[in-house]
Amino acid sequence: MAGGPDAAAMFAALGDPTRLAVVNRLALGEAQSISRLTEGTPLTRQAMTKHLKVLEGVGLLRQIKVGRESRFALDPAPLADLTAYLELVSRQWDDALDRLRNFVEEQP
Amino acid sequence: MAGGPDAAAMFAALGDPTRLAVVNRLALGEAQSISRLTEGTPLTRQAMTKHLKVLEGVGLLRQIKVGRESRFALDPAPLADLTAYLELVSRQWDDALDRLRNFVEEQP
DNA sequence: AAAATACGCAACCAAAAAGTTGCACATGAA
DNA sequence: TTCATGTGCAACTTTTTGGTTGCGTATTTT
Repeated sequence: MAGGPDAAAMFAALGDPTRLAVVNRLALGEAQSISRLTEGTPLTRQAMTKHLKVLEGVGLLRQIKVGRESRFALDPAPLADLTAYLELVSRQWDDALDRLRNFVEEQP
Repeated sequence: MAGGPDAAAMFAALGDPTRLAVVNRLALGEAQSISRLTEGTPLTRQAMTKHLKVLEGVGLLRQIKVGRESRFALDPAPLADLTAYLELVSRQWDDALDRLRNFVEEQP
């Protein structure tokens, strides 16, 4: 399918500035704890926890418990699915444009 | 910038099943009127109008008035921006994984 | 001209999302 | 053991969002 399990849900998960910032931070590679991810934001830890649950819920993050802390890391596979979907849509539209142009040029 | 003007807003715009379906329909190439886009959905015309405004607001759609009707068409450029952004994040993470693996292998 | 089609705008509603506070519990450090 | 750190869970408040209804206006069509 185009976009895997639920493309809309994944886009919605990325469609929040806080969550997109988290994805950017975790894209650097290191799994980070909730408290660490909360630092530097105006949010409470609980608010951040909710955002992380949303991202985990659509498969974009994975949770790993280490001692007393709970670390989250990015899962790049779903992102690849979204990329493929956007490429498909973009290509479909470009093709349609080409067909339209050819049709117009065929008019005498 | 990663994702152009406002990547989060664009993801949010795509993060609704109705709007994602509209994007899919318009990806086929033909600009369609509001009434036409409303057909086959359980929504009212006004609800569809709001969704179209959201998509237009982030630059994903363009509005063209033809006679008494108002047609919407897809603009593929922003989609290309999002694709590039997702590819960047995905690549960053893969690179981080590579670095981590190399580091681990260097341990005696 | 009259009727039907296609919209736009504004007010209003209800459900979901974002965020907070309060409290209990587990783990690490002193 | 005692104290500090890091979480999880639940109830509650506040915005935002998705959706509707009602009404007025511009085009077609007949």
